[in-house]
Amino acid sequence: MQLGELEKQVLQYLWNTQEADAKQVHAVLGQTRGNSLNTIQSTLDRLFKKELLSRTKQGHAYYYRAKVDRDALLATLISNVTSDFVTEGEHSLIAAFSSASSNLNDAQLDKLEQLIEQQRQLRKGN
Amino acid sequence: MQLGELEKQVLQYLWNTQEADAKQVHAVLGQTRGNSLNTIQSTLDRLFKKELLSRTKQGHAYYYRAKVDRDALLATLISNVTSDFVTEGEHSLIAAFSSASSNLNDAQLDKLEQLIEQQRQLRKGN
DNA sequence: AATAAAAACCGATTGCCTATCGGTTTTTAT
DNA sequence: ATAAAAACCGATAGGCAATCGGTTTTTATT
Repeated sequence: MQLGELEKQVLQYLWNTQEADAKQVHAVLGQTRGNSLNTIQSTLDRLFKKELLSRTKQGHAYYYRAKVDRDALLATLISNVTSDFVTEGEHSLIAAFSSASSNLNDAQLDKLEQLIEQQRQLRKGN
Repeated sequence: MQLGELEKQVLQYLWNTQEADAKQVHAVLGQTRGNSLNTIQSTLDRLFKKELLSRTKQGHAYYYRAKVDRDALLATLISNVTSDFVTEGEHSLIAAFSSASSNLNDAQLDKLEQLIEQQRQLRKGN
């Protein structure tokens, strides 16, 4: 699943805003970018069809919400882009990390270790 | 950077084979897929232009090699696909981890921690 | 109920990129 | 010098995001 520039911006916006209709999104993104309301509408619709947004009709217009949070989307994107290269049982993140780790600074290494620990704690409960 | 199906197959092949010219690649992939040698050639060329392959002329034909290994490519792909969603100071790999960590098993968590430690050791030296 | 305003929906166009090859030029070897 | 091999060029098709104009549907107002 490929995401275009405008689609990404709309997602970002909806992660901050909870809920919005095309008009609102257009007011914020469309103005600065100079696209028409229609462009925003079809982008929202595309994201809806991609199951990244949900929508409900309130009054006259559709109100859109992010259906996946950022981290879930990241996980999906990563999986999409790596799955063809990763063999059964192997996790792409480990592979990627081993090659990219040297680009992380000390603080980031700390952070990562902290996240691992956090994950372990979560599991103890179950 | 978007990778097509054939491009991925060519990369996989070259990770196993070290080096090959268009004819060889065609012999393996082109036959089963039924494309012409020209298709393979332009795919190799596209990968070359994307800096994913290197090539040298040996005898008459170009010989191609993978310029990045699989893990490095995974890291790049992950970075490409996530960077727009990752904020300043945050590394996309960290973000990716926090989104995907629950899909890692215990052994993978161990492995990752081990890689972190290894990285730290490397730095002590400098 | 009639009509105006708003929003959704449809369809077309553009632009970008991969895949695919035919045909031409260049290179190499005999 | 010539034939064979490979590279190179250019064109076409197909997929997808972005972009909007125009039409239909829905909602609200008089």
